[in-house]
Amino acid sequence: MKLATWNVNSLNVRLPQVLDWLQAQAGDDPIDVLALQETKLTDDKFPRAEIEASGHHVAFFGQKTYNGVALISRHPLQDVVHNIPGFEDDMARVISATVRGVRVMGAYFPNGQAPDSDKFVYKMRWLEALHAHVQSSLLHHPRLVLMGDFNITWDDRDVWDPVALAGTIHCTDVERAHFKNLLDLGLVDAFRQFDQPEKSYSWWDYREFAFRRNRGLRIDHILVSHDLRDQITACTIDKAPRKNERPSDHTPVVVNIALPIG
DNA sequence: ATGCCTCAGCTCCTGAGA
Repeated sequence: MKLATWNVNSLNVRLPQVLDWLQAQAGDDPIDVLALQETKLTDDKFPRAEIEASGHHVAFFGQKTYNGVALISRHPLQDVVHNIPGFEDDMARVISATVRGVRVMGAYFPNGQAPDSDKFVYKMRWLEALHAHVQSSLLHHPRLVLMGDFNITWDDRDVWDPVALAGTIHCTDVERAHFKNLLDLGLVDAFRQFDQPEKSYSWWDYREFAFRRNRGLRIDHILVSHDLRDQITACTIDKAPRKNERPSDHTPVVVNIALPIG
């Protein structure tokens, strides 16, 4: 089973790149489920027909201008849930579904803007609610994958300049403590289960030639539950789409899990 | 200096992203 996450920063702009990328991954090891973030589309404007025409199932949950999430799958998406049950939220940030017995959660974590901002307070509340939701989901779904744009770096290896950016948004101790709380539920960061190139990032600012200079952050993650961790066979960041014309500022992260999917 | 890109929308500027 091959899963991927990609913050597309507007599906309206990036739909051709998403379809091209899925097509390029096809062959003998295609993507089974792709989680998208920042679709920035209300549900009535979601390109369902184009995605279904590519041979995929799709579930989506969006809003105007900001946020918006979707799951694109080669297999049926069962028991779709929007956002975090019981957590009042007017932003479309989470979409979950069961695919071939695996609970797949795609999430767009709040950015937080700055550690002293109201948006950071919301980010902390949201992270607490997510933790409780993942904890209860694991009771029913021991095979679970949580992936998306976390807007948190795990440690200094995920930061192009950890000295200059120490304590700034995405790099604060309190954000990383929330990340650790998720791992303490028995999840593992699939990317760090393997040796990886130094300075591996998933996001680069559009400005100042950040991608060309590899000044980035690793903020897009795939967490895999204990019951599946021994079956993870690979986890990679695919930098190719960041080189496209009009790229998203994020690039896909991909995990392979050795599961018979029929 | 709070910008440098990019995107959406109450579109010729602003807010937000990270």
